[in-house]
Amino acid sequence: MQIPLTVRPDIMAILENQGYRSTAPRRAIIKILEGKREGFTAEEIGNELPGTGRATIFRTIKLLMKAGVVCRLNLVDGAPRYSLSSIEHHHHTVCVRCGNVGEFRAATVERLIRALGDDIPGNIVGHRIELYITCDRCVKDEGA
Amino acid sequence: MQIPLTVRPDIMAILENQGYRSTAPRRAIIKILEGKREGFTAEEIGNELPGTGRATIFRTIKLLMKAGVVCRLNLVDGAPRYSLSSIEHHHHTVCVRCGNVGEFRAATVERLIRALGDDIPGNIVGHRIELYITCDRCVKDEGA
DNA sequence: CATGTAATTGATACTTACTCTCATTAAATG
DNA sequence: CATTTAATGAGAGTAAGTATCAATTACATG
Repeated sequence: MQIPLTVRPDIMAILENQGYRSTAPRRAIIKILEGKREGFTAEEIGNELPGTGRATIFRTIKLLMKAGVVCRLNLVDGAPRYSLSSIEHHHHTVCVRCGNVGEFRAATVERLIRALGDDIPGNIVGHRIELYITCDRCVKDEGA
Repeated sequence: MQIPLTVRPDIMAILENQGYRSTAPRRAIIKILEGKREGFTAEEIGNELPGTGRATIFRTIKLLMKAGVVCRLNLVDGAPRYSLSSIEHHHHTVCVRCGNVGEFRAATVERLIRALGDDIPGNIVGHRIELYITCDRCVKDEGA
């Protein structure tokens, strides 16, 4: 059920196929994201690319979300965190201690959501599931 | 499965039992929340209470969240919305058009989450599920 | 490969959703 | 009703983003 985070091959190519240009800032941002297997914040990216404007960071993240290769998730307090997604539809685990993000997918979840539709007044158009965990590493490190 | 939104009796009493004082701003905020069965924003509350400081609105909402009577949820874009919760553990439906919030609870969801624990590397400490819908009213109004 | 043009960028100002500080005010308690 | 401690409001500050706009750059085209 837990998915090994294999990064998809050429993210810039995905954007180009959608008519977007291959620019230096975009390539730089994508390169950094590919190294971050456990989620990231916009600020983090900005810090690693001091020459790049804040707006461009946000614009690019937004673009990548539209392209389906990055998704946004919320920490318990609502703080945003982004994550490169290797697969189409999935959900996230977020460590409440270190913030690391993992992906998982479970067919049962999707079936359940669909079944829920019968009891909900309206049409289900999407869903979001976040599993808050203390990850193995944090458990080991601090003993919780 | 869908829960009629019966508001719990005396919210101020819950806070007092936890050692917090019954103040005019708190009573005013709670009174307004009790009228809002479909979610609200901090700004909305502020607008209805021009005499009350912004900080107090946020502090009170936070307090009510700690007390378990209000919960925060996120719209698709991450924008925050709050909702008075009538029952202990539940999840939310949010209309992507009008933002109205509903509650639901499903034992199957909880069982599923627990089962997922076996496949996740770490300890599950919480979860959040948001069902994005177009609510009946919006479907009728705009035909979607 | 020069070039026109449309997309993209960076700077900057603005917005939203908060949090922090701190002096003033008001609850509760004896 | 005096004390004391919590709570408030004002205001400044922060984090996460969006809007504007002139300058730059990508890229199709000749």
